[in-house]
Amino acid sequence: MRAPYGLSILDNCLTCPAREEHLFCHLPVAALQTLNEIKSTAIYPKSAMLFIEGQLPRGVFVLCTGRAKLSTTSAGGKTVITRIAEAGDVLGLNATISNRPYEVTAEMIEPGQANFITRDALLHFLREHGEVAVRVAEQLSRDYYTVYEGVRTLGLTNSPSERLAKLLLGWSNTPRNGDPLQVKLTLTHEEIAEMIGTTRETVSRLFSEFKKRQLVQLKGATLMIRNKAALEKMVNS
Amino acid sequence: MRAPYGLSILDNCLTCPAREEHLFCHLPVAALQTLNEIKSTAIYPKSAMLFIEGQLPRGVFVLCTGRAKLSTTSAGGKTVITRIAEAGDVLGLNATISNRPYEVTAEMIEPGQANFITRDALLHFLREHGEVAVRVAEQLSRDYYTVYEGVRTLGLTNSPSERLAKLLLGWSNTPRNGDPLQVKLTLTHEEIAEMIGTTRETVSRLFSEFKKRQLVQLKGATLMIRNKAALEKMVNS
DNA sequence: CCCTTTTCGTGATTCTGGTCACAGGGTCAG
DNA sequence: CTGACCCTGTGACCAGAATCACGAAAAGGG
Repeated sequence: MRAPYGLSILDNCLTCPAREEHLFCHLPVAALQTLNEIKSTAIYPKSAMLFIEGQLPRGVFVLCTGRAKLSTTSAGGKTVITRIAEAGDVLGLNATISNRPYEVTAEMIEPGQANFITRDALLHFLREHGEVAVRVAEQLSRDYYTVYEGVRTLGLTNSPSERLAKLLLGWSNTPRNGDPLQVKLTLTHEEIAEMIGTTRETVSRLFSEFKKRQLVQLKGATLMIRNKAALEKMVNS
Repeated sequence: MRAPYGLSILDNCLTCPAREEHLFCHLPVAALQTLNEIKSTAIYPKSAMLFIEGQLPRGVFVLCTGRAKLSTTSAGGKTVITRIAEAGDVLGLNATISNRPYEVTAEMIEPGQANFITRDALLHFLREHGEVAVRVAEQLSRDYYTVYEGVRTLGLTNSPSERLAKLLLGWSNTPRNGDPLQVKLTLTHEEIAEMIGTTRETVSRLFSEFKKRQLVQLKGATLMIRNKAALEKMVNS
């Protein structure tokens, strides 16, 4: 039975950018049908929390539209953003599979829509459709890799400038915008700081410095990369 | 057919410390038998490399005895140790499942024995025994969590002292030694530095400082935690 | 057991980036 | 339009860690 409102998972997969790795795309029709029955769709405003670090895992969210930031906070109040999730991403899978509390907080940074699948329904679904378990393993593997990259960024670079350069280059490679040398800046300096493990002030200063050194150029909220080679050189120094 | 030398996976699981989460333990007999047929066992000396960052994934290693350090290195030569693997741990699973190059280097830090399973054999095995795929997902989830903890350590703490305290407390919680307040130091200061993202000299100085402040006491290679409360206070400050 | 190699301890020096402080600019609601 | 609020830019200051540089201590190998 098709959900009466919004995009179904099926629809979403048909319309979403061709990312074959998506957890629930390209499945047998029978599995997709079951999925449509066990999922529920909701729309979330900006700043909505899908789940919060430490909560018992209720289930997984599949982002249809909008973006969410995944972050974790220390007792001292310091925060790290581990990932910016986009349409198609599966959130909370690790906690749900291992039945441990959500290890991060997922907060919408722009309004969007997400499908929710409860833990029980997901586990039951996986038992019924063994082929999907492999998809889950692959998705976990990708999530692992993302966090692993975070360790490399935080552990192998000694200067914030290096990390900012790395972040910008990473953004310029994502095919979100036509021109690979243009990046739409949708995060605040504060959030960028939380991604690269530094302070807001330092991010501000770094942008100033990068502009002065002609590495980048800022037009409104669009960042243009003027000297990609120089940025790359900063990264693997 | 049982391998003629050393411990088989079956033996190993029967004799290894009761860790139910081990990937290949507590499986149906049929699956275990197949495993014994597809695995090969070898003994590695200290400093032997099981695999190296960037290599195409040949398969997974299951450590039977000994320990290995997993590390990754930047172009600039800086190194981070992401994990110290012990008996029972599965190494290279992520790379093997996702068919991406090994993301870390695995080097034995004490002599030991490991079972190797080629990628092809493993994938075939997983297709035959669907229930093991769930185990793989669980293992990947644990690996994810380990690296995630690394991000928290590197990203949420601002001082090396905090990170060292966290590391020592983590060691004191592993049940490798009888008394939870005694830790056998088996890593060099250099390696400890690579685990907490600082320099060798800083680690030396921190140990001196901790001793002077009566937080710990050193007897040969055994570290005794004198003031656990104070260390814990440093961590979640 | 001696000699080589690795690991450890510690001083002196430099300098980056965190912290505090404040002012200007944008945005949004009423 | 206007205030409240959040985001940005920049200056001044300084603690804390990286770096360099040694010599001492320990481990390992023949």
